[in-house]
Amino acid sequence: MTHVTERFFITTAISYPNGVPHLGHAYELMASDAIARFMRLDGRDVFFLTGTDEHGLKMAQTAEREGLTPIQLADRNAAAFRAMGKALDSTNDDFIRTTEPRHYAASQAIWRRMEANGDIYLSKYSGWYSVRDEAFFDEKELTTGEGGKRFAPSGAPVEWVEEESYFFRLSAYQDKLLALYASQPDYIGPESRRNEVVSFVERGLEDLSISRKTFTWGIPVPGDEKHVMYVWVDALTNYITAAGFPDEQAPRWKYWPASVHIIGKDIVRFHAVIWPAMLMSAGLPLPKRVFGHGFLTNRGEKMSKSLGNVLDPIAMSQQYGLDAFRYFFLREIPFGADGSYSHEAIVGRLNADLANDLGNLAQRSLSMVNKNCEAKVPPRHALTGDEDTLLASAYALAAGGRRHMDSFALHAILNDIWKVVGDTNRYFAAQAPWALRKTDPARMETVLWTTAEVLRVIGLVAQPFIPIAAGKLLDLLAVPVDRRMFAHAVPDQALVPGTVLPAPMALFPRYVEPETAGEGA
RNA sequence: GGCAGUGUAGCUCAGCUGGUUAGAGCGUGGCACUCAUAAUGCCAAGGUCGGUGGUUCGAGCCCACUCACUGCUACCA
Repeated sequence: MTHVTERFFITTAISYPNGVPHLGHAYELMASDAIARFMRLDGRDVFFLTGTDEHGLKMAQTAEREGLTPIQLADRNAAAFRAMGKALDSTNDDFIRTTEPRHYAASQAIWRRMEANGDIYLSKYSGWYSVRDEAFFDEKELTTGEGGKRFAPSGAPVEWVEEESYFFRLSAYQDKLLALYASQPDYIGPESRRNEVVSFVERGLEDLSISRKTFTWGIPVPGDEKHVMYVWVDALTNYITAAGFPDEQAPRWKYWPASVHIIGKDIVRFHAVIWPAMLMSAGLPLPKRVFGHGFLTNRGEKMSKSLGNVLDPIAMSQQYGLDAFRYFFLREIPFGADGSYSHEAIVGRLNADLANDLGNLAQRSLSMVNKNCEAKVPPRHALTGDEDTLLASAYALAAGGRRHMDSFALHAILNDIWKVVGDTNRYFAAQAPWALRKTDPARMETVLWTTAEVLRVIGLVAQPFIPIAAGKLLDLLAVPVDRRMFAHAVPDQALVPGTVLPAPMALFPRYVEPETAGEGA
């Protein structure tokens, strides 16, 4: 209690809302939410941010196609992303939209600071552009047809275009970035991404085009309103906008620098190269870590509209239950790696881990308490080595979780927790309290107390991952809401015999296929 | 093409600085039990660790070559 509360600022990437949220967005949000919850339960002062990135050509084009103005489209889809957060019970403290006035102010302010530092200059951006692909291509990627005409890999014709653009002197930051990666080995995670970024930067950096004159749906460049900022400055700046920038007296500025940016593996480079360089240029502190998670596939197939395997995360969370939905993705997929999901796999996890192992463990033990111990926490008599071992492994979960969290190994935390769940089922079966009831009631009480106490600790440490069920479990154990931090996962806070307990109830229903459920009502 | 990584039981993965019968979970088969959500526990089958050749008293863990797959190789959020 003598130490200052540590702050923890976690962000997701901001989503591009030219469509509705899909499972990938939900995955990133759920994982980030679990980390945020973990840190809060571990006593940190957490600021958890998510939001939408609403500018750019694609938004403008999509809006036009739908007969809307860009801001109308943005309003509509940002609402859908917010709704997803709500449906997933995300605990983000703020939801930033890049079309908000505060973000215009922040983006223009960081632009001016980079400019004042001599890192922004006006020049010409040129290259082979394919209108059909909406993209520039490197000379090496092109094929040459008759008459010297060039074509993109897609077969679309390309033309040489030159465009006036502001540039950021990214090349000047190569050495500083390499020094950053060297001095902070965990700056980029997982390690495979770090290696890629390092080798990318080692190959040399070019200056970066950071404005556009070809569209207007963006934040005006200060002092030259013919230009709007291109995605880099606009999008990345959201993280400091939400912290109050440029007002360094703002209440939330204390949270900057961010503890971690949780992002998809496709945008690691932007966060690990461009963003820190921008911040260096602006004289601002750098985020501590950047972590790129993997992509999800449906049975190994990429999700795509044409394959018809794009699933609605809100519908899925309702189908399986929010906790089960979260649990599956966080447990099944090593965080940072790609992962595949299927209905069968989700149901398997739900039934095996949640309903059978944990849910049934709570049910079988607490119903015995209810029937044989007057629905009170039973007395705890002398403990044997079996109890000591089991309890010790439970009390070790919080510390072990912290260790895994250092590398955002969410799956490993869950693995450890369920190891204890399994041990507890084995303990329960080996002790057979239903037999002890007749032969040695005191011993039965000790077994039931021990099981309940282990469940208390499991409930505490499982809260970030299955918040609803963990809360229910702690309710069943009559754990006061102000004793549910990780700091309480210790022997000193153990269940007090005699405490009145509510009637047991199921934590997780088994998932039964609707087809086989009955007469199809 | 260059750089990096992966390849271990049907499936998903662990395997520390090389050292007794290569592990876990799920799935499968059998048994037990009845406290419990047809739940749980126990036992078993099943891999010689992508392939070849080396180093070593000894290699899944080192080296070489080889096959397959994946990622990165900048203006795509």
